[in-house]
Amino acid sequence: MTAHGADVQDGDGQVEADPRAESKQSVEVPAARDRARAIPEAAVARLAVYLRALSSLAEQDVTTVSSDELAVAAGVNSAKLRKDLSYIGSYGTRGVGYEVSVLIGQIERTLGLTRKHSVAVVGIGNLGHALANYGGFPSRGFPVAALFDLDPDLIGVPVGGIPVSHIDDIVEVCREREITIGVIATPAQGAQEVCDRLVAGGVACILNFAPVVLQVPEHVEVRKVDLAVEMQILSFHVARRQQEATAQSEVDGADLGPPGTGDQVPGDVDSANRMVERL
Amino acid sequence: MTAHGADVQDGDGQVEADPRAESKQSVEVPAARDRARAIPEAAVARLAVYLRALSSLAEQDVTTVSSDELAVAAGVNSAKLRKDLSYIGSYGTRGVGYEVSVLIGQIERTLGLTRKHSVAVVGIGNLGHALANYGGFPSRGFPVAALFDLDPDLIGVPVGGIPVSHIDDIVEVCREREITIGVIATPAQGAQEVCDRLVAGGVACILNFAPVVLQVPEHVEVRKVDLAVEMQILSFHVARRQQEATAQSEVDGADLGPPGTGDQVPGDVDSANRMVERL
DNA sequence: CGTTGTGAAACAATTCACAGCG
DNA sequence: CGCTGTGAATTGTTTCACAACG
Repeated sequence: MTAHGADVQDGDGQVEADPRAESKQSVEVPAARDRARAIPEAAVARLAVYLRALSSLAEQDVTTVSSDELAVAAGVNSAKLRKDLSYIGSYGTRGVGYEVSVLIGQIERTLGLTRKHSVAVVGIGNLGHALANYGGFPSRGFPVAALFDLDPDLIGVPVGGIPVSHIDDIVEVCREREITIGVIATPAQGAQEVCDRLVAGGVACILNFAPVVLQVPEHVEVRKVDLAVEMQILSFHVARRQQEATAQSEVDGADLGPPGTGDQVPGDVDSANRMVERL
Repeated sequence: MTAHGADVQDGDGQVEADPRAESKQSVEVPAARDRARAIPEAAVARLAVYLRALSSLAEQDVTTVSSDELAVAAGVNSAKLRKDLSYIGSYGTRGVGYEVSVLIGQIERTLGLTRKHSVAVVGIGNLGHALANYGGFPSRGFPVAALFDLDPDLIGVPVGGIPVSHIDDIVEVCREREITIGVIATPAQGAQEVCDRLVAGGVACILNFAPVVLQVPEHVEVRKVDLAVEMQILSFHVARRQQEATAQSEVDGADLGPPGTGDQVPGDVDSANRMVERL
């Protein structure tokens, strides 16, 4: 009914519950499937954060951490951290803590980081340039293996060591180079078209910087990074605080009507939302 | 105890519940406060998405939408959309739908977009450049009013029309130009220091692209955009799918041990996490 | 009539609190 | 003893389903 299967993709939170997993039809393959399935979306996101904290500890030659220490480093509370870790197994020692290297290994395994994921970046504007430029995305693990744009002046020009291909060749190039993850850094208009081609090229995961809701078949995973949305959420919090502050003095009683919060600019949200056009 | 007040900031989801609002002490200021407070974080994020969809409709001279139509455009289901809209008031007409312009106005008001929010970008590397370069962030509403870096060669050079200042001047420049939102696009190492200065300069909201958990006083709102985390979440989903696929054929029974999912690269996650260093 | 607005139910995530164990 | 791992309680979010209403 709604967008046919645009799974997790969620304006901001992206910790959306995910419709698959219901399998109303039958109760098949319960065990093996659950290994990974059972991990809540929200926990997966945090595992990546823990991994970073752990890597940092490893660099400082720390060999053991307690849930409390790691929790502080990752900016969460220790109960949540322990619960999250419990989803991937029992690798701690009671009374002691976790061995850093073990935890790193287990999280990497869980996140599928033991496998290489070739990345394609589409849209070599400012952002695409930025993404392509630090030699090899997250260095190891996510090598940038293809770049695409439609600007004739860019085709063939190497950016970050990789020559830019034309977006008309997305399908074949993605197949050839076995691209797993597509990053869309194009203006909004082109994004859906690009997305379709990536999907046709066998790409199963898309990271979308364009301010549009992409329609994808359900086997494709989309995550969205949306600058405009982020800014607007921050704006909301500024507004709320001011409101609280003024509410504080009035004590109570206010209702609707000019909810005055220092209006100033009429606000051209259209153009705000056109951003990333040439990020 | 844990990071002193690093509010919403959450690895990925960022739809974290937020500790304030408890006010165990007394049941003060219930009405006025609730107007904004009552809106769930998750809904706020979506309001921004609806706003974009609505702006797009307005551009096409559509004057009225039903919750179903808007829901499709925004990539959510209509029940959620109606519930979200209900948090900001009752602006629909039963049997008809919503007037686009009214809804735009109300969402803008709720998100505090009727006020100008001056933005400072710190770290004029590839990403900072990209951010500064499309003349005036989300065009209206979020003007970029200051840029900072520590590279002597960059100081004074105008980027996107604004000369770069030195990060040592963050505090005074932010005060002068009344910066509301700080965007951190520096390498990880410098990020906390930069953050502290922004806060000292009166900045209440921070959008953080650096892969670190920032420590901030509780009145400061932090949101994080973390490329490495996004990639790793996608990686997880790839892995899960493959697992499911293989589990499908084995029917059942597998357990731990080499959870083979096509291992290939040992994976240098450290460097992966150092990314954005010079995004 | 068709669509909104919303209680109530279902589901998901977080936090609590403590048993269990090295 | 201290810290992990986890059921149970709590809190938050989504979905359902329908009464209200223009």
